[in-house]
Amino acid sequence: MADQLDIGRMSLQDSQHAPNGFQAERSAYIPPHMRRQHQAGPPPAMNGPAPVMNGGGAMNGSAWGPNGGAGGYGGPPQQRMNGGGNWANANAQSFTPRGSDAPIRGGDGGWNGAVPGKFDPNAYGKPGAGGSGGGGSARGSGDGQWRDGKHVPGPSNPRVERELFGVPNDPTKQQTGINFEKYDDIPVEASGQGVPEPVTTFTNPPLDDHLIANIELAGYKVPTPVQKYSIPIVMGGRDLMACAQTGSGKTGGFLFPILSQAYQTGPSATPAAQSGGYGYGRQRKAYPTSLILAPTRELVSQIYDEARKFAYRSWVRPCVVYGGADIGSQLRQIERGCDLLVATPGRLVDLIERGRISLQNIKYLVLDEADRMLDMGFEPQIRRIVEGEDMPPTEGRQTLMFSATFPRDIQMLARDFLKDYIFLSVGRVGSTSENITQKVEYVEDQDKRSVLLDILHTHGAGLTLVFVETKRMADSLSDFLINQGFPATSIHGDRTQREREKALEMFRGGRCPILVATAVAARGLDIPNVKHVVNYDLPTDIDDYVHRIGRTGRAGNTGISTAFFNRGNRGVVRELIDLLKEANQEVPTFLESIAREGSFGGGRGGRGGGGRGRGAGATRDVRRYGGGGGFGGNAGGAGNWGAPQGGFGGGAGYAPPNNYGPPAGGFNGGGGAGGGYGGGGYGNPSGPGGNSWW
DNA sequence: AAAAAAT
Repeated sequence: MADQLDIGRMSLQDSQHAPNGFQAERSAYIPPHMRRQHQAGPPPAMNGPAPVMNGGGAMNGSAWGPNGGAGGYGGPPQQRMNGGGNWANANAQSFTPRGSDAPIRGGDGGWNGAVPGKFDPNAYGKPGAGGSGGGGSARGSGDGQWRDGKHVPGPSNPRVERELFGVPNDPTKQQTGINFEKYDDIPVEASGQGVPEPVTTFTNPPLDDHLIANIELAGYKVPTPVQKYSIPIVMGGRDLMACAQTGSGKTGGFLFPILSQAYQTGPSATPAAQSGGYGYGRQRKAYPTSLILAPTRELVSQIYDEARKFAYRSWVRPCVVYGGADIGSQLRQIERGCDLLVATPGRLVDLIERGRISLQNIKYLVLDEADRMLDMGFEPQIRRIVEGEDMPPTEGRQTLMFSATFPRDIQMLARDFLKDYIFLSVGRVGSTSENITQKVEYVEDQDKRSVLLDILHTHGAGLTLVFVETKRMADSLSDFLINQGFPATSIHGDRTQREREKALEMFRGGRCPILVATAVAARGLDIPNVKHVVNYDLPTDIDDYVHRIGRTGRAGNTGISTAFFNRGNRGVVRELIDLLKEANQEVPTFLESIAREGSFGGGRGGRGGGGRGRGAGATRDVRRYGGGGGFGGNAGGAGNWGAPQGGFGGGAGYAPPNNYGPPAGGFNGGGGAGGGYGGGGYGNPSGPGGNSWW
């Protein structure tokens, strides 16, 4: 089946590219400033077919003009489906690359029905969901409407419901085994001006009833600690900087308040309508009101799945775009209506360049795993998206940033993207908590395989995630395990998107309870019930270690982590020891001795000495601590974890204090220079090795 | 040094 899909997709692309590519390209690469001025005026080719629109040829006429001509798209939907041959097929097959989208893909009839509505500014992509028959089901989760200033949820659909929420007690769909008592132990600290009281339940007010209904369907009973805070913060119109990991429920933390507001206030008029030119079929551009950016395809995929649940039967239509998948199908998905967009930065920039997405209607911007995105070099794309296109300025939108760590570069982003924000620090699920039992074993490289086999034999039950450093190693190790009779699979960046998704699915579902992974899976993936994380190869960046072990012991569950350590890893020995101590874990004696023997000894502290703001409780509101001696003392005193806000040291150097807003009187506040920083803790303690990082 | 991400 997979192969067939691929073939179908290929032929679609080929057939499109010849006739269509040229036009599309030309309209696509108008410079942004030009586009903004006349976005209501699409290229001529798009206008032509407009009249056909109502005749049912809508979509084709408008968006795919050239193709329509070639393929005979003028006819009514039904005919088109038939006559359209490969079109219909291709649509059905490759609509989105993800298995869980079956209903959308399957609903070709609905696609036709849904399209014309897309171009009606009032309906805002909600073409009488119920009314247009197939349209309703095809739309998957978002088939309600906004009518006469009221939210009219669509009818319930058992099939979609089952797909989104699973059958009751299905362990692969339901969040099972969450230990809510431990969950509540996760400490949350909120700071900033006017922090609202946290909520304690999913109730109205402040949440919308329809959202609450979906939350119930999803089986969530009580808000997680992040959600308790984020819901009133976001609903109160405030910006948010939250240090939290995925397992803490932060996806709900931003989806709940955003969707709740959307259900209560409805869509905003599209700019196209305002500028008067919202003609039929001329508008191929989508104007999402919420944008969620995340670093990896798997992560956006995961967020999108959540969004579909909570947008079920609502007027809000979630969409997902990411690289490595057929862009044509994503374009069509967007054209059917796009209110909440989940995207990886690269693909989003691409779509913006093609003039298919405008950000000028954005009310909510969410940056998820912001530290990860910067690590992966996305800063230019992110800045372009947020500052270089048509996104409303900070005052005109609400911005929420989530990050597991809070190093300097993230602070810079926060400074530039957020306004008078509330800072939320959620106790890490990983390093400090004792949910995870961390073990470190001395294992030479050549012994790793057999030690791993031992582990797998003894800790048979439960999902085991094995991290390696290279893609090649991921392949060879999973081959080895399979040859040894273990149900293993692998995930890394050289595998196709399909293989990656399949591997994850097999792992999640327990059919392949051993997953060998590279860094691609290190952060953000929320896989419930991972029992054991094995660091077959230790990462050179201790942050990665923290993230990796954070794949287990999630949401209050307990987990085990085993790391294979040998002299090749002595670069992280110091930090590893500190981390273990911080988390009240046993520190093997060989670690201590290796730490002593190294010529850098503790000096390795480049990072250890306070390198970055990661680590255990290393997430503090810099606006508060950034000034003054408090911080400095901290940096010095706490030693390794000291300068959580790390790089801050440069302090004086960088912060235009005024941008920081009132709360702390600025980033540098009084203190940066005041020695808290520059002198004491930071800049230099890094000493010899400190170099590299910034 | 490796990985990820737009093509």
